[in-house]
Amino acid sequence: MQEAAVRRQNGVALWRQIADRIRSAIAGGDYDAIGKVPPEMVLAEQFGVNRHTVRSALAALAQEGIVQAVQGRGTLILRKERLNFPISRRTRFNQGIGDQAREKEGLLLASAEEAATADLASRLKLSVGAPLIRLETLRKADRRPVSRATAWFPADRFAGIADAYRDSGSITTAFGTVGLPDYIRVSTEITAVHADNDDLSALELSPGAIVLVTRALNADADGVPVQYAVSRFPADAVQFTIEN
Amino acid sequence: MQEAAVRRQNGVALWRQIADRIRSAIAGGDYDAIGKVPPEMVLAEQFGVNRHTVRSALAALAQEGIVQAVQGRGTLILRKERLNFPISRRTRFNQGIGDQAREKEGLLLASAEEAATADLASRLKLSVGAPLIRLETLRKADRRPVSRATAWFPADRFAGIADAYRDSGSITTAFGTVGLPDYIRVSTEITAVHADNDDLSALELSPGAIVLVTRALNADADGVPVQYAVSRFPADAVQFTIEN
DNA sequence: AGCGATTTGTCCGTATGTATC
DNA sequence: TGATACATACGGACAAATCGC
Repeated sequence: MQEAAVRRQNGVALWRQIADRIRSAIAGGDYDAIGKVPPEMVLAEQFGVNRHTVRSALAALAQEGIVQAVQGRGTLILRKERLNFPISRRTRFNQGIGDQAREKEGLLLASAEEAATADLASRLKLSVGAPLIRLETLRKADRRPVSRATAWFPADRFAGIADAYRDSGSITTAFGTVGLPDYIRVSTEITAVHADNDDLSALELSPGAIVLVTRALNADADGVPVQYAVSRFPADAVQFTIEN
Repeated sequence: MQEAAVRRQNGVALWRQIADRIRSAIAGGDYDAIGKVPPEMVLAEQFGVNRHTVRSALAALAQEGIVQAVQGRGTLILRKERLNFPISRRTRFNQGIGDQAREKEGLLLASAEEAATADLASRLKLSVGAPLIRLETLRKADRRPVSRATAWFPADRFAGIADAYRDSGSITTAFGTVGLPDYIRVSTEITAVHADNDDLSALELSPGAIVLVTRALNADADGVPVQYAVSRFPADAVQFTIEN
């Protein structure tokens, strides 16, 4: 079967286009039956390129730890994950992952107090300049980074949430310790962009990778906004589902 | 202000990385105040590259019709859109766009009858091999392609839906003419991948572009599946919002 | 154990694209 | 505008490892 051809001389190296496609195919389960990638010659034929070009693509994937080439046997698939995040009124990060990962971590990278910009103020229904607490977090599942997020909270209502998050690694738990037993996801915006430099290092991606960006607003039971968060997920590793 | 540096020699040409970043900045409204891109020398400084490299990036964006360089004035922004698609139980494509575009089009690219694969059968709650109608559609807003979709319908229940769609350009209307007055969005999966060759031509994208992929299931009022659709949207031009 | 087929690893050389100065 | 350095992509040839018969 002839694969849809890659495009030449458009600023994206052939080996990178091919690496991206193979990575997607692995995540999509296309090679599950054999547990390895087709032989280099076959891939070269499918993509209409030289075998060396396929080798460059596979070398990049091996660098990412996704595959491992073994002389004489083939190129074995080591890692193949795509976490599913349900989005609903009850969206909770850690619960959402559920049993899809054994080990869940929430790291606090940084925290600060700052004044609400016009955009933040309107989303959180505060006045411009109102004090906010900003948390920079990195979440991991089974040691792999699955999202990095910037979250803002009204500072007067949730003093101490930074420490609470650092200790628990969970927004839900942190909310609980500062006096909010429950909250609800009001709205979620989803876009996708190329990974920027910070994404590349924080999420351990390679250049050209895609990140899914969500902008989420959480509120308490009375509908008063309690958190606005911008989260960035490696697109290869996650998908979102909305159940209506 | 020093921009986060672009990465060299990682399979994506500098000019393309910069083009992607500028395109995102335009879509994000960063240059709305002046209506044009900063001068080439300024951009070169920000990204830490030679001015020629910035020129290659801007030339690519001009080719896409996003900017236009005018000698003596600068590089003007021609087009800057990001359509918002609400996702809910009542998700309707044309209504969802609402007044975000004046002109809405739904084109039938192809239709066929085929047998349900295991995946399709399980999603539509049919038996494997059940007859399905497949529609390939392209939707445009203000002449710009905003999604291409493949949709499957149970063939026995919705015979004639291909013609109905071709005539109306609307799934909702087509359902109405074949006897289904109302339907409900049951679930939506969202992922993001690099555009493949078909995306590039159908959605008029340039290589390296990102497409948002949705897999949606619609059902009738009794919860019986009536449609399963895989849609692909140019990530630069759309975002999704989920209101809970 | 031997053999051939399959598959990855390494080397050569050449042409073109990318980026700087 | 050229000159230069490096990355990308191709083509071919052969070595080395694995597997099934």
